[in-house]
Amino acid sequence: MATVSEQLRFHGIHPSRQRVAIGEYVLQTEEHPSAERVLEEARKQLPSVSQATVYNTLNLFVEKGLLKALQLEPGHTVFDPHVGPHHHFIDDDSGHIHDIPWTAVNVQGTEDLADFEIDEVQIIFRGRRKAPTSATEKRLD
Amino acid sequence: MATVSEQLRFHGIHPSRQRVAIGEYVLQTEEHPSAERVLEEARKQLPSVSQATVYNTLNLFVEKGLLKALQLEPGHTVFDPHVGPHHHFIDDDSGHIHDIPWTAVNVQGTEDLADFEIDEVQIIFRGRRKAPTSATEKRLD
DNA sequence: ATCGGTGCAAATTATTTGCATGAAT
DNA sequence: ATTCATGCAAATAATTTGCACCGAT
Repeated sequence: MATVSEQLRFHGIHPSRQRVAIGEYVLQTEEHPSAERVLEEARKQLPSVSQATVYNTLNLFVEKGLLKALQLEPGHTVFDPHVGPHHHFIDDDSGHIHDIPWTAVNVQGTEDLADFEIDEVQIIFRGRRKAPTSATEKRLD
Repeated sequence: MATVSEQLRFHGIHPSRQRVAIGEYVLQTEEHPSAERVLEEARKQLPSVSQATVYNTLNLFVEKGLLKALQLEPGHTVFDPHVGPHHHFIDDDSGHIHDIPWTAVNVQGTEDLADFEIDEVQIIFRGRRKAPTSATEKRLD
């Protein structure tokens, strides 16, 4: 996928200037930004863009499958362009959110939830990041 | 624990009329209510109570360990008096939230997250409830 | 009368709505 | 010129703050 414009068009979204400015940040970031943070970054490209447009665009991207909205902390919705299944680790010291690969963990026992048809499983780990000590360090930032 | 008043006092909270009215609902419900829903129920006991007091009281209860705040769906904080570790299943048809006992499932592979000190693990399952069919039916409402 | 605790009106923050403008035919 | 899409100001919803009041000393 070469450009953000192409990516938008491919998902049936007209690539207006505002959407491209927003997408160039939010579709490529690893930082799990809030709507407010997205506005701040989008304005570096297009200073006139409004917060309302940012919200509407983020909602559009979510609807079209380009983003996921995550509600991990009270009153603080964040967006994640990594739309495939994965989990999250929240560092309670720094507030940073790290993606945990889907394959890193395995949930046992779901067969006991026989009365439920499970469409999605999402694990939220909370804690703190230790000083990276060894070869176990992986790119989970 | 006999009365809500006693429960509040035990946790170092002065049992004012407002707090008791709020607590009598929110500390005993299984329905994972929003702040708005708590106001509605509290007003059945004490019609003059304000939404601000409900928010402040819910925050106080969370702080004192009587409630947990859960961010399960974007823009919708709910409260749960079941403060021990457990998981949640969200029925996307009805919107109902079911508690899943901590012991019902097991997460494998956390040893690979060696650089993180894990304080809390919380699994959110989403899907739909099937018609209860058999002896596997358990009280998970 | 003083002081810490309490409740709520008002303020703030987060998000959505509805309409004015612009692009496409 | 009509229609549909787009962006944003204004409206609404969610939550927090700060101060007036009350009860205990």
